[in-house]
Amino acid sequence: MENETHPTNFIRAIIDKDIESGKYEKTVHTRFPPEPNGYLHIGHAKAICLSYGIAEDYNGLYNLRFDDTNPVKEETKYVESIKADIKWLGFDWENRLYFASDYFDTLYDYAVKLIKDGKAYVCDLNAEEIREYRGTLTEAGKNSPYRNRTIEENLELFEKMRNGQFENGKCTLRAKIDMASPNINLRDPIMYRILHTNHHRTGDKWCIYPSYDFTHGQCDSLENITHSLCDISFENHRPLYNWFIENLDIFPTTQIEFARLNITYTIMSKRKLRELVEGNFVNSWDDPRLPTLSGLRRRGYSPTAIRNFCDKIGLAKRISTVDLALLEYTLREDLNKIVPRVMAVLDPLKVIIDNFPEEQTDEMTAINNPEDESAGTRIVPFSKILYIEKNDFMEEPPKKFFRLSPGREIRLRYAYFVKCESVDKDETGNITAIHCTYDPETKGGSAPDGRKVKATMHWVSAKHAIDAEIRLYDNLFTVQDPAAEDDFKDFVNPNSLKILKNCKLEPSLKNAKPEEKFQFERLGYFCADRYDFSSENPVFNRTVTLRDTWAKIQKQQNKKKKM
RNA sequence: UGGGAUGUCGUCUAAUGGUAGGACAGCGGAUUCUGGUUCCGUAUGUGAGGGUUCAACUCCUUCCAUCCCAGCCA
Repeated sequence: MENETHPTNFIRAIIDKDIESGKYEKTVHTRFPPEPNGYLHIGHAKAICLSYGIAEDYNGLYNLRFDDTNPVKEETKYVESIKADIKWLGFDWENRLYFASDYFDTLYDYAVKLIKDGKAYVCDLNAEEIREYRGTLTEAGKNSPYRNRTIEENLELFEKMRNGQFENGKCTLRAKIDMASPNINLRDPIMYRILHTNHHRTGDKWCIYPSYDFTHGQCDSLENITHSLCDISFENHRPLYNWFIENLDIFPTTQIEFARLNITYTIMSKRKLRELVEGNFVNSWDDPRLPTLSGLRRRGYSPTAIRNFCDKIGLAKRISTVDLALLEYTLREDLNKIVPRVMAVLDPLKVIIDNFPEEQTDEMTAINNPEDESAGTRIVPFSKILYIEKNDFMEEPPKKFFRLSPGREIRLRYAYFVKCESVDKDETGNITAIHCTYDPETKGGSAPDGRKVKATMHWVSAKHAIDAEIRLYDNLFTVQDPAAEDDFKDFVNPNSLKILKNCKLEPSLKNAKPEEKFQFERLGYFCADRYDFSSENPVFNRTVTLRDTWAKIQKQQNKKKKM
């Protein structure tokens, strides 16, 4: 069942076999089960694209189900952000939105059934005692002294737990499995705990809540999920989920585990992301430096790029770390095709065209997207005083520097060939402006005499320019694997955000809208900030730079200098 | 040290007994009104040892390394 867009993988191979063997009567049915206690990140996107992509490809169905079994940590605002992020990614769960809390009554009945079957008991051990009785990795645990309570007693006590007759922590409901199991998850795991806490959906209806382990598998089962795809950390739990399925005699979901996504120079743990947000290392959950979906969205990533990336990284069980460069490649690959080009100067240097008439404005025709002819053209005004990028001029150019320098002629894109004649400096020797002459014969950017020029540079007409704030983002961390450090927060990149205030944009950008994406030619891809952009106060985020071979050459040259 | 899992170019992933392939990154070149894009070329890998076989990434075996599990978190 392979198709062109999604490469096959070991999970698809298992599903193919299950289909062939007729394991399930119905079609493939998957789910994505987030806990509403934080924002989704690109690692979740991998899981979503996998589960939902498979359902789509096999003409199956997929559910969205919130695993909301811990009211202490969960909030409705996270439910909303998660739904919005998944929709933005481009998936639609239609009417199949569920909550684990929808099943609290059923789960309670399941628990009662296990008690009645003598397979669960109320245990009065406190947290510390439970830990002691559990044993260690190498030693078996020992049975709780409450393990052999009668069914009637257990039923009565569980009822009392539910009725709020015990305070938090007084007792738990446990599955009676095997305290000597080498798999610690099978050593009489906790099914219910007492939490006198209001739940974001069920309010004060319950004061006991099922544990994740007593919830997840049964929810899958209740929703007739055929293939439940999850993180390898749940591999050790699978025998427990199967125990519940067998002893409850419910629909047998197949759980398959895969390795979660890691990317260099970032972190992918909700807990750590929360630390960054709450510790003000970043501004919010949707800070463009974060790998959260809302952060990437604000940064200017397209859903297509993220989905393509999820296809490209493949799928396996081994723990791995994908090179950030692959994400950026996938991003550029998409934006290159769809995004209009525009000229903007981030670090302006004034250029005076000495032989250009004072009051004259020429209208230059510029191509909007060389990759997409249907994007058409636009007019860009040219006049006597321009801005170019400061680093496009060097008074003493090193080898391989093709851009402007004294005496050298270059092309101003879509405009004229200009030649640098002189340089203005202030008392301290800083360059304040440069003087050029232009060749009127080269209007549009080509010379009738066929002479060539080594560089084409972007520019903006001073009197037509729009002022803008531009936010330059770089990796959030200075090390490839911040999670491996003692404290990842020590490695937050102090230069992960640089705010430029005095940027000059070509006037067509007047009409930009929040979230609109552009390529600033020769610089990178930029996105009008989703929240802070307005036409009075334009703010753009740099999504990613263009590949920059000149920067690479410079690096090599600097290295040589040092050696 | 019990149990579970995983080891293939620098990175991510294919090859399920029959030529170790792809992508990214790297390097070299061509084209280009973006040092962008595109195109072409190129180096690098099966954790280690032993065994079975005409043939082993694949099967057997002994090691080694890494990750997960001792929450009333998910």
